[in-house]
Order: sequence, then structure tokens, then C-alpha cells
Amino acid sequence: MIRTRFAPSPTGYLHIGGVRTALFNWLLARQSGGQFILRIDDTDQQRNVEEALQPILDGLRWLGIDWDEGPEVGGPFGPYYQSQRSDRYRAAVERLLDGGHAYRDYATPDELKAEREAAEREKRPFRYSRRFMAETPEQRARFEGEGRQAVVRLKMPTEGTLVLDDLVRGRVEFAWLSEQDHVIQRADGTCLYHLANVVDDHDFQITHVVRAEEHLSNTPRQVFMLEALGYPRPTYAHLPFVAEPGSRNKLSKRKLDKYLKNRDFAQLVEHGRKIAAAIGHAVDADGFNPVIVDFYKTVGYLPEAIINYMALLGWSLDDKAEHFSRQELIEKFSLERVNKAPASFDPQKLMAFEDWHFQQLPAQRKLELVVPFLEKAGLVASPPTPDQRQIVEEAVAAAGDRIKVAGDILLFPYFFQSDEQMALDEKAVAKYLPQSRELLVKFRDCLVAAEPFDAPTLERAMHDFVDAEGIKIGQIIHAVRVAVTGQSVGMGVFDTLAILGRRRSLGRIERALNRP
RNA sequence: GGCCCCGUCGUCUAGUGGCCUAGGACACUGGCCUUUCACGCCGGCAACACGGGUCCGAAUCCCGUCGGGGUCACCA
Repeated sequence: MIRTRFAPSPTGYLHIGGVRTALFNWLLARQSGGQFILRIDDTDQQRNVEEALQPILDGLRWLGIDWDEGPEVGGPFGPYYQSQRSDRYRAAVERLLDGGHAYRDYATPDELKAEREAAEREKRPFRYSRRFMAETPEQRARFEGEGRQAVVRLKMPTEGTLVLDDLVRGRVEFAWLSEQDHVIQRADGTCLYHLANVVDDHDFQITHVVRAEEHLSNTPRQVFMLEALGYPRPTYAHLPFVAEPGSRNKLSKRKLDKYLKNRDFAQLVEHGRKIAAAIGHAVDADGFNPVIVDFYKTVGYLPEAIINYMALLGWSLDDKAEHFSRQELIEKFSLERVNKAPASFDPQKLMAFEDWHFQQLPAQRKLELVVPFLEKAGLVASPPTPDQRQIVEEAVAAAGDRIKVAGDILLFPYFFQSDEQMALDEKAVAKYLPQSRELLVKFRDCLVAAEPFDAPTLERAMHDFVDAEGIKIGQIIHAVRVAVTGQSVGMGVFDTLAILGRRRSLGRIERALNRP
């Protein structure tokens, strides 16, 4: 029975790199009929754990990464918050102390710092001298008499090597000598992450520890602890991390400004901001950032597209397969095929996956996804009237793959705006309207006469008009578009006219003609 | 700096000694379609970090170099 876990800290946001780690853990559990556990690493007691956790939980749920045990669902091994498990950790510390695998250390931070600096000066690797180690009551009494306070440190071995068989890394060796006597319990009695991690993984019966590569170097101390505690060693798999676009550095939420210098990244952000602004969502740099999952949710990306893209960031099935459904990923995923090298996040490729997945959707589904954006933007009633629904349906169909993200419906606001509300792109107006004025006046009559007022009829009407006038279609079609939509780009003009209907089309042309 | 990890087109990757004059995808780019935009179609550019071995034969194995990253907290 495979049991995996994802252990986020309540930071207030779900990092895209975290998603990949969670996904791989989830996939592994789901494909084997095992369990995926969510544990909250909140040992550095913050104020608003619940508040800082909610976006993470929401993000995971939105992505379809559900957990069998953890916050909000409970489970037989709870609590699943590290802050509520301190007695478990203290008991483990006691056992480590009793077994001689850890010791109380009374060195002050300054004394420690001095040792570190001395080692650096002499250009030798630092290793704590254990000068203030206390293993007997007498020693403790003496140090405490000096007013010192104790932390608990691991008493790491000084010889031999640890051999780790990592599912993605292969065989990795560490010399015990180069490991530090890490602190596992602070002077105030609270425990540190590594200890908590080992205890929890054991308590929750985690069989496979799948986590980011940055934890590889931390593994020896964890193995030391779990062996000292008599726990079985889980199977480890250290994933390459998700890197910045065009670099090998770890992707970081705080470096958005730097990423914005990357053209593709800037494009993605700009596209997102436009949509977010239209629906009244705050677009400040901190809360609205493509490194965070919430960004995609806000803009209307498909969770299955993000899942698909993330799965391929460091994993592949073969030389061809690109598009996977959730179910296919569950069936095909394997840690053996996870890459070792970091994979950098490519906004354009994500968008390509989004596009593909969105175009797979049936019209009805697209409609459901798109309507909330129009509602939030105040372009349709909530819920939309039957007439509005009709227009949305036609617009989505006519837009075709121009809508890649649900929020892209806002590219076509003019269907839902009154003539007065519709914004005019002055540059487009200046470019196409003046020289086509006369033609536009004449073409108006074709629109009056067209029967029925649908795209094929209108197209025929325009071609007849063009033939009769002896002009090129370009001399009239752009003017019509600008007059009717206010823009120079968009979906097919005839579709646009048909969706707008005769009355509104004529009204807008009239309006354009009457502009000073 | 010590220790550990990593190194195939710009990016994600296929590749486990001959099928590789290195395949696919995204991006870029030329053309077609369309007098918008998007899609689609056809074509192009573009990589085994470097140097030594081993071998009849190396992107694939070994050694070294270089480069990148991670980690060395009373953070997680």
C-alpha cells in the first residue's frame, strides 16, 4: 500500500513548484490505490494558519488534487497540523536523548558563531566541537548554573557513509563526517522541522517520500533520526525543481519583477492582468503572480491544462505523447521516467496546453466557463437573460479558438455593450473609416436588405456589393468592422454582424458615420 | 569554501553502445489559406558543455575539466 504526502507550509499561496510536487505524489497514490495525505507544516507557529492555508487548499481542490487524509477531511492518524503534534515530537526527542543519539547543548549563539568563523578562517569544514554538550545531570546543572539554556542536537556519527537509493537520483552517498549536529529542539522547547518531518512521516505511515531536490542534502540527518528511532526507512524520490524561465534557478514568487523582463512571461502577465482588471480583480504584483496558482484560476485557465503541463515538467512518457487527461496521467505516470535535471517553466508552452485543452471542450462546457467572466465584468446579468445567453453562445461558437482561456471572452465586450458603452480604438477608426465613408453609406443599404440577417447571406451581400462597386473587399470590410466593434481585430465580420443583429449593426454604423 | 545533485535545439523532452547525417512538441521563422485576428497546412532555423580514454563503433560507458544548481539556521 503506497502512502504519499504533500506538506505545505501555510504561506498564503500555492506555488506552482509545489503543485508539481503535490501532483506527482498524488499520481503515485492514485495509480496504486494508495492514499495521498496532506500535512500542514506550521511548526514556526504563525498567527493566521487557517487564513494562510485556505488558498492552498482551494488551489489543490481546484486542480483536482484531492487528499484522503488531512485538513478538512480528517483521518485516522490526525491531527495533520504539525503545530498540534508537539507532544509526539517531544517524546521522540526524549527517546533520541535516552538512546544517546542526541544531546543537550548549552553553547550560546555567539560561541557557536565563533567556532564557525574559526573554521572558516582556517579553511576547514565546520563541525561543532561539542564543548557545551551535557550528557549527565551534573554537566547540565553546571551549565545551567552559568545561566545557560539548552537546545537539543543530534549526535551525528563521525565515520562511515550513508547510501541512499533514490528513485529518481539513483544511488547517492554521503559521508557522515560532513553532517552537522543539527538542532532538533529549540531552547524554548519547540521542535524543528526535520524532527517533526521524520516523526510525522512515520506516524502517518508514509511509504514514499517524494519531494523537491532541495531536500536531498537534508536526507542524511532524517535517516539518522528515523534509524535511531527504529522507524523503517521510506522510499525516497527527489524531484528536480521547477526553474525560472530560461534559467536553472528555482522559481520564486518574489522575483516577479525580474521575470517580467522575459518577453513571454511579461506577455502572460499582461494578458492575465487585462482579464483580471476587467472583472475587478486586484492586479497588484504580490497577489497576482503566475508563480502562484491563483493567477490561473482568476484568469480562467483550465485545471486540466495546468495539470497536463506540470506533469510534463520533468516527466515524459515517450518521444511523442504530449496531451494527457488526468486519468491517463494516473495510468501512465512513473517515477522511473522522471528527469534529473531541473526544468524551467515556460509560459508559452503552458498557454499552448491551455489552448489545446480548451478547444477539446464541447460548446456547452465552454459556455459555462465563460459566462461567469461576463457576469463579473458586468456585461451580462447574473444569471444572464435568455437573450444574453443566446449571444454568448453564438459569440463563443464564432470566436472558435480565439478563446483560449475562459476570460478571453472579454476580448469581445462589444457584443454585450450598448452603442454608447462600446469603446472605439481611435487609431483603428482613423485608419479605416475616413476613406471608406462613402462606401459605408452605400453598404448600409445592403444590410437593410439582407434577408435573412445571417453570416452566409451577409457574406454574399458584401461580395455582390464589392463586385457592383468594382472595389476590393479590403476597402469596405475593415471599415465595417471598426464601425461595428470599435476594433480592427476580431472574429469574422459576418459572424459579428449576425450576432449583433440588424438593428444594432445599423445603429453602430450610423453612429460611426455621424462622428465629427 | 565543504558536501551533494545536474549538464541533448532558445524551452520541455526522446534517446540506456550500432535503428542518430540525433526524433517530437512549444517558441522563432519563410510560404499557403484568409484582405482583420486566431486556427489550419507546407517548409526552415536550431542541440549531444569541453577534453581525454574504453570499444570495430559513444549522445549513450569511464576519468578529468568547465559550467549551473542545491545544501550547510534555535526556517520550512
